Amino acid sequence: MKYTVSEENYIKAIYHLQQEAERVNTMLLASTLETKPASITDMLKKLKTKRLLDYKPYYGFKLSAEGNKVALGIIRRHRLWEFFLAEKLKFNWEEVHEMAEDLEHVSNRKLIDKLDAFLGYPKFDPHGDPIPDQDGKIQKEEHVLLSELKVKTQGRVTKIKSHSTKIMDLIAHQQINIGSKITVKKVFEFDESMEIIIDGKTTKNISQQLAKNIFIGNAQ
Amino acid sequence: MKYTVSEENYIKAIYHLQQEAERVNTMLLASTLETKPASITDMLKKLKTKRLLDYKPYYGFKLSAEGNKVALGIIRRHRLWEFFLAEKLKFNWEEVHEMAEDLEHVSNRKLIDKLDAFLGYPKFDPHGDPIPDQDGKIQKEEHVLLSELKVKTQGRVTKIKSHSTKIMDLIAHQQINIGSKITVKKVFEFDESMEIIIDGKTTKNISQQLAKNIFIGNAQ
DNA sequence: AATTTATTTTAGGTTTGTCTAAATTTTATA
DNA sequence: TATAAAATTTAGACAAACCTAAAATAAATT
Repeated sequence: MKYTVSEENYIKAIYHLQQEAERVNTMLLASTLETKPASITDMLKKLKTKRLLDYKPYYGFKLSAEGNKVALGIIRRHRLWEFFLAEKLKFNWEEVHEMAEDLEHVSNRKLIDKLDAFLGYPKFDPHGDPIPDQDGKIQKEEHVLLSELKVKTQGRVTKIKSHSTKIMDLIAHQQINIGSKITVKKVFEFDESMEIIIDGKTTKNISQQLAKNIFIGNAQ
Repeated sequence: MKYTVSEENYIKAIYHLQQEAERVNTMLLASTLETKPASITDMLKKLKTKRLLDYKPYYGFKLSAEGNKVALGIIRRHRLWEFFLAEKLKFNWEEVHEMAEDLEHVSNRKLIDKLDAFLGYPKFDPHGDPIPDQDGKIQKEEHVLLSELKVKTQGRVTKIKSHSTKIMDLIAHQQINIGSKITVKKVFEFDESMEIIIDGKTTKNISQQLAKNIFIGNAQ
């Protein structure tokens, strides 16, 4: 089945919102898609008739099993293109998302599978998010300590070990947040301190003690 | 300026038809785009207001300088993606056109220029058609004799040396036409006859005398 | 529980790109 | 050159995806 760009954008947005909040409503979806609630209702009806959505007027909605499968297909395409743009065309990982927003709608199955092979079947995109495989399966993210990351690897901050004020004070000052993208630029042998790039912008030096308290999701 | 997929398809079709016939009319465009003449008229008016087309009702139309520039941009994207698909993803050159029809509408300038660099600034696509550069300049096609092509190279028949009935009789029988894509599969040392693939479908054996009368455009 | 507020849906309108059918203009032919 | 045929345009309609404004429903508050 082929879907329009608009349908795909709705399906993708619903999928992502469902990952965060179990209840996704019309208002939230409207603000996410920068559209009006009435337009959402129109599309919900359309997606329902296409059996991508379980939807009862006024009651609520969520993706059907089929809708979920379609969403994972779109996300697969998006993240593979992001990987291609960063890895092969040498774009910074902050730039790739917007371009992938267009490329993800090119949905030739054979093209995407060959692209996947060409890229070496990557499991995570440049933001550290997992890439679904041909069957929509997603590899669970492993969490490793920042102190164990090698030079030039990158990942996303997923957790801070302790929430003591002393640590929170330091990581706030260093501008490290949950979700921050960290690239390890250099590790100094002397004290195992490391130079890191935060969100592709700021370069910071942090101690090994601190690095041992920051969990990082796995990204290539 | 950004154009819709539909606008781009019209511009591209008009450009290609203008290469063949100086006079492009509504009927021809309608049959090319598999649409109705009335739809063509609608779009002609739209393209005229956008200054991409010189158009006088009932009189005729042709691309403006700006329209030409836009067309070359679309063709550049199309052929770069075709090259990528064939060269990097290992698709056969007969398969790439259809996929590139979608990819060509992703028109981020920086993306296309980086793709160009990644591919090594190719001058011809897998069909032997020239790829316009950033400024819309197209490299002139060189014409070589089929007899000089090496095994595994391919190109498009651009010209037949003599138009004598004897030759025309033979090439018609062999299903070789202007525009046919020829791939050299094997050259036999004994008589320098060659086995060729025509349009990716038919395999034929032709004599050196014949090969010396067929001009081929340059393709990588 | 009644009322106010917020959310959601409906009703009806707009634009883009298509269509059919009819009218107009150009071209070909008798 | 008058008429027939072909090409082109206009008029009006339709689906997709959006909109505004009003109505319906659900949730929150007094």
